[in-house]
Amino acid sequence: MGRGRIEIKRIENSTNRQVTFSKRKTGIIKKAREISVLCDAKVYLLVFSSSGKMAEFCSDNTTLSNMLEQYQKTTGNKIWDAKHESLDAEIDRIKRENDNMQIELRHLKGEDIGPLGPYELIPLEETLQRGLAGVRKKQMECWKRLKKSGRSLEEDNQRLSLILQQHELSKDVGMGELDQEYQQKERDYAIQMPFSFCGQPIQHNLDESK
Amino acid sequence: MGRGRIEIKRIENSTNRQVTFSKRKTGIIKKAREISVLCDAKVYLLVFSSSGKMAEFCSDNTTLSNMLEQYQKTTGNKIWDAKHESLDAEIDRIKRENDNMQIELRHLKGEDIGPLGPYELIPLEETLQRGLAGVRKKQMECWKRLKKSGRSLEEDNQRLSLILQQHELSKDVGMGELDQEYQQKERDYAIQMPFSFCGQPIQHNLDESK
DNA sequence: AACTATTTATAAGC
DNA sequence: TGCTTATAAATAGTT
Repeated sequence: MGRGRIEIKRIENSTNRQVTFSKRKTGIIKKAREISVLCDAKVYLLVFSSSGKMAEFCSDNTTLSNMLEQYQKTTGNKIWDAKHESLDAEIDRIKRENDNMQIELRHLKGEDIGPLGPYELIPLEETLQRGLAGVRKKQMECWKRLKKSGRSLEEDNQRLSLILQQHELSKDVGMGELDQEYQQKERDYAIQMPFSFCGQPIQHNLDESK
Repeated sequence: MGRGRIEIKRIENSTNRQVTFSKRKTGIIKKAREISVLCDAKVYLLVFSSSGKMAEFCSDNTTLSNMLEQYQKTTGNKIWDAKHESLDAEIDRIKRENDNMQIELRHLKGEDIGPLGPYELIPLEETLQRGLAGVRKKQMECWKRLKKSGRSLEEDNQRLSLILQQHELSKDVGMGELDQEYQQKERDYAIQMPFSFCGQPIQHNLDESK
């Protein structure tokens, strides 16, 4: 209906498509209203243009939820429950992911390692060594940066207390709880730990700066 | 459009209303298909006659759930019931939990620590130290248990290759990449690392057992 | 359900 | 987007 007949296929000209959408959207909504009034029907119409613009019509005598409820009763389809199931499935998936991370995290913190065997402990130790090496490298960078930049007395004090705190912590993680035999071995054998910060290097820095 | 113009108000004659519904239903569904094809739009149309007969149209390129999801995103309206919302909320919560763990995990592995400051690095280092101490304590227990229990030659071989592997790993995480200045300090100052395994203790065990 | 006179929707143009 | 107009399409009333 118009100056010429058109084929019902996608309008390639974007402007034209947009104009036609606008006109026909008005038209179909009018039709929706008419059938709902004339025939006392419940109508729900939802339209999204290709550019994402939304248009909606809903009969006066109903609501979307209402329509959907009637839809489910009529068809037996469960849009609702299907959605619920997929959400439940997603929750399960994320929770599993969560649990695995939780376990890995606890293992890295040395917790719950009771049931682990040697073959599991080795990669764990390696990971921890790498992590520690990375963190200490970063710490060193931090301190170097601090050293470079001019510092006020206040900043010095802050660093000092920070270092003290670290020193305390190091003590806390000391050998107290470890097996005597291995403390002995530690003394007996060369120690190949990648790094140890533990206060002194900082004192060294402070000495230099004073 | 027809033999005479009609007012848009409920058709009182039931038969007539039914007939008009049937005709217009066909018409509006045709319109819906046309706009969806011509304008590449997503359309969903749901109609119930006063007698309860259902008619539905949905664009080829979408589904009802799909449309409803887009509807919610667009309007912010919640068609879904309370249960649905709570599921959504739980997913959000778990995802956040997940993200936080992810971050912690990466930090412990020495990844993404670029933006961390000294005050964040210290507890991180402490955690890693504790973890490492725990893992090594456990390793020691494993070896002791092995030593106690009777072992076949095969088991010895397995342990041997395991130890070799560990030895290799320890080398890999060596000081190579760390700053020279701190390697120096490591030599200068007493090293307080809680523990170091690195192969030798096991050689000790093996010596005993032969 | 088919027919058709008529109304309506809308394509094209501005 | 809004208005105009020629024309295609939809459909009310009829059979």
